[in-house]
Amino acid sequence: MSADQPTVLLVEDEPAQREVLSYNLEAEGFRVACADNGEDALLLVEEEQPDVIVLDWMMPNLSGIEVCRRLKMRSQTRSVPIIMLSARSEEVDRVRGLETGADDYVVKPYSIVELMARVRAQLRRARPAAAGLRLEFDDIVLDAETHRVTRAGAPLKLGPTEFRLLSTFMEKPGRVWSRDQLLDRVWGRDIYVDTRTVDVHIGRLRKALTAHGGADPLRTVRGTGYALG
Amino acid sequence: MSADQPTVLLVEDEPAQREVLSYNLEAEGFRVACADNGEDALLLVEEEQPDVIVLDWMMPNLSGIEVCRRLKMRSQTRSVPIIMLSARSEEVDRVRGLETGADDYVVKPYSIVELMARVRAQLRRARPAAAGLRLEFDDIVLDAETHRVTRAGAPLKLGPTEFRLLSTFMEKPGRVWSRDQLLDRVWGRDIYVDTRTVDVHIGRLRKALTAHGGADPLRTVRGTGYALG
DNA sequence: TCAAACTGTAACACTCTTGTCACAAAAGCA
DNA sequence: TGCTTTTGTGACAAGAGTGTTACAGTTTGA
Repeated sequence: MSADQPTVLLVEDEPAQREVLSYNLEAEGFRVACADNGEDALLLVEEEQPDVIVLDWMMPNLSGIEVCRRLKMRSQTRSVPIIMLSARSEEVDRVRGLETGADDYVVKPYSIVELMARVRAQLRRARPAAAGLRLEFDDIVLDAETHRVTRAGAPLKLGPTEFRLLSTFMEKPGRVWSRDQLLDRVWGRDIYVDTRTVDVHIGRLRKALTAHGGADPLRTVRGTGYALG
Repeated sequence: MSADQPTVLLVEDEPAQREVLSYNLEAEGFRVACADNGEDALLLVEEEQPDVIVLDWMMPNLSGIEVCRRLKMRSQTRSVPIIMLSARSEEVDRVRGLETGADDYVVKPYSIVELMARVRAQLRRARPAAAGLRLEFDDIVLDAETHRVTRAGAPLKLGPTEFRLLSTFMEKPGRVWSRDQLLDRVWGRDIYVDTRTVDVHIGRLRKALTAHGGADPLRTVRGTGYALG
């Protein structure tokens, strides 16, 4: 999360592999945090707030794919890119890896050079972090740090998806987002979700925003998508 | 480049592969342009202005990687995402593919589902760049980002087709568009609709533009088409 | 472990948009 | 002026897009 030196969280149960990767990542100029199991990985994500995660598939107890799934579920960690590492080369797994939300998938044996290139690629693509932001629109106030939203001073109760959806809208009030763009930003890449799901969550967000009165601030742009204001 | 139906340029020298991909891409709702060699690919990029390119690595004469390199060099085509397709699974190539500028890299044999997901992902990412212009003519203001149109400050209510029609006119005020040209730009390339439909929508656009007063800014060029101003 | 909360999908009703037709109006042309 | 061609427009049925609810499957948090 550091501004100048990106942090990589490396999750790999085999010590030898871990050594090699850690050494090389540091040589590339990254800060490296290591975990040798899924549970520690989940804890370290909170603690270190890494910019990218390199995650081994096969691990005792909590598997890499399970860790990935959990991370992509929580709104705080959803946007952290994950590179999945695996010895399985069958297509089924590759698809499953991506479906779970992994941003990239590397098959063992891989080359260090390639893996480094992919880490750099993910970092390049990662969004500028919107931490500690306080967004306002009309009488709606969203505090990214405390994860709280109020309207006319009254606190609103939003689910994780609704929160991310509203954040997106409030970052650029007035801008029209297509359903696909919203899926990309709010749900994450490579996730197979029906576009109609967006409609449903828009409906839920609307209900939450107008729960204590006030006009519906969301605008439907027929044939295109939605916008705030 | 069409407003609603994204165009995919498919470059693959093997007919069977091309068939399968083309079929699936069309089933996904994309327009598909095909090329079976690198030279044609470069020409078609100009002609079709695709939203994403699926590019086979191995081709006679001009290889995929060479095509990729050239496209990523020109400023006009640099932003078009490229998905590289290859049977080579060796690390060296994968790295080379990504470093040459390919935005994604899929190894054969791949699954159709996975490839489609990747195409969609690239499209989602690429879209936002296109938006964001603000067009003005007389007292009419059209904002592409917010999808709003005002005349003398008053908001106008336009349907999707009317909006696209007006955008087209406002991009080049004064220019006369034939009905066929308008059908091409507003409706899409290969959709069959009667040219008289244009007349009807022009009428609707006129009604919307003059709803709150003001002169009709659209000019009928008898025997030819229509123009703004 | 259990209850509450959240998510994605399907289904249905409803609104808005769209393409076409028919006919009226206007414009060219001799 | 008559006649033909082109354009304008109201009506309408079909279709697409959207709002909403219900529900099953999960996850979360106590």
